[in-house]
Amino acid sequence: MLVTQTVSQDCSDCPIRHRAVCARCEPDELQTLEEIKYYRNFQAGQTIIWSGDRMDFVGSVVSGIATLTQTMEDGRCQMVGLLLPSDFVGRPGRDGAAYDVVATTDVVMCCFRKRPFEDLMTSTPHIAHRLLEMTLDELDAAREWMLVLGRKTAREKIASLLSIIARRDNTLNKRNAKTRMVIDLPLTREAMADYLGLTLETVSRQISALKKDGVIELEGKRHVIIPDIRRLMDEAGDDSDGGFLV
Amino acid sequence: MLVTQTVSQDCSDCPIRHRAVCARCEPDELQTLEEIKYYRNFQAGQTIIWSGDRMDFVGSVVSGIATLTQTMEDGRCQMVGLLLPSDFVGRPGRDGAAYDVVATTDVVMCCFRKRPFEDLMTSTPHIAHRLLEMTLDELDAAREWMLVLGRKTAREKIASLLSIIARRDNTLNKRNAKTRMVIDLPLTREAMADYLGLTLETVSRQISALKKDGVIELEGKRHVIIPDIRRLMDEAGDDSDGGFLV
DNA sequence: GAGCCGCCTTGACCTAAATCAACCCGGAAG
DNA sequence: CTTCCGGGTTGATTTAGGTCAAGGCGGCTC
Repeated sequence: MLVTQTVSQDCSDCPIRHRAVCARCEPDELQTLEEIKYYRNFQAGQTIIWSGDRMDFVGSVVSGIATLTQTMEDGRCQMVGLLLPSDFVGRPGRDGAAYDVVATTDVVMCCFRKRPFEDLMTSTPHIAHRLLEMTLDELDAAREWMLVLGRKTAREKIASLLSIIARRDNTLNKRNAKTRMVIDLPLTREAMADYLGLTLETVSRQISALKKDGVIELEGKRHVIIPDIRRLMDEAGDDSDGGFLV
Repeated sequence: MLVTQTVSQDCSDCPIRHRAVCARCEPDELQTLEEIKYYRNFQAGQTIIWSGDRMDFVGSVVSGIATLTQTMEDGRCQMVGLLLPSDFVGRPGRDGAAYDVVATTDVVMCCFRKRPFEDLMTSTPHIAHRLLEMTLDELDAAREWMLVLGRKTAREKIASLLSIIARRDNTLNKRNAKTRMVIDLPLTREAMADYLGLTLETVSRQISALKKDGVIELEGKRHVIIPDIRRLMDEAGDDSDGGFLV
């Protein structure tokens, strides 16, 4: 694919303007950011950052999906982060990357060289504040994920993953489905397995099982219809106490 | 136990002064903190915060050890955080607690009412900055933990936990052992199981196995001698690439 | 259209860890 | 001193999920 995507250069009509690190910035602060930012495109499958490499930029996912993974010498692999549009990549104050970042779909990133960004962080508290907020959210997500990894059955794991994705792109697209929902899985079976600490065979089997039991419907491999989100969340084993569906 | 511990009221000689949220504070900022702080004692086994409860304070663990846990309706339980001295408890900007916080040993906490603390955070960037730094560290730890939960064998999990504890109280006490180390397990077998997503029987068996194989020695149930830290880290399956032992 | 390749599914079998159950040990209470 | 109890160990058995292996399906290239 040789198409170089053209992306808006103007922060004010950026699709992630109100969710990314820059969300809280005032017009003048945005102006400063605008001066040091640059866009980079990555193709599906391409590695954006190699674990251990020196990182000299940080940035936000503008469009597309990327994963954060950790791999052991013998090849065992665990996904530790799923990066959707507006998510932040990189750690100010650290030089080396701790994880591989891989583009799952084509990805556009809004990047800042690390040093100038760090300087900005100390001078404009709005950025630091938003980054703290986002990091706390990610920590919460990581902890929910730990419960999934440590204590849930394979079936519950799959149901949890589907709910998480459904919830995420519900908020992202500001839809507000009450029961029926449709999602496009952005992940291969293998990537789901790496997310959930399973093998791809088990993922496949459990998806089939959920389909057989009418919890989900499939159209092709990736297109999932959720007739009743409550039912799915029930299968996920989460405290469905009332349930904020946001 | 009816002894009310007397704790230093003076920040300047606080044992966690240089590691907690206040680490970066200037004397005048410390002064402000000093005015709103108060200490609370908790006994071993006592629940400090109940998940779902309204939280009106945040604070730092001064001494002792506490755990962050998540429990499913059917009783399955996953630890999602291990709080050592200097670790921060609570989430500024959120009202309800997301996890149970339980004192594993007797615990002393340095508390701040949430509202004044939040105000302070916006006015003194040093606190916000340090909190960001600490949150990023916790996120890294959570991600390392996710690899443990998702992809490691029971034996590797135990070895990982022991290395983590060894490393942690190495840095905490500024020791710098090269190979031989001694640690006191702050956790019961059950708590270790909840940490690692195992059953307590499996924990017990794997500890016995590591002992039989000479990777560790036991003195009583909780006192562990690690003759060779390298060997242990090897068993943990971590990239022992050179290995920063700090 | 034939063949190939990446992704996915399904089946047969195996194994690591869970479950169930008995018992041990050391300290506190009576 | 005896009893009790919480925490820990160890053994026998079961099972969820992993491993190995054989296809299936849809899109691409030649």
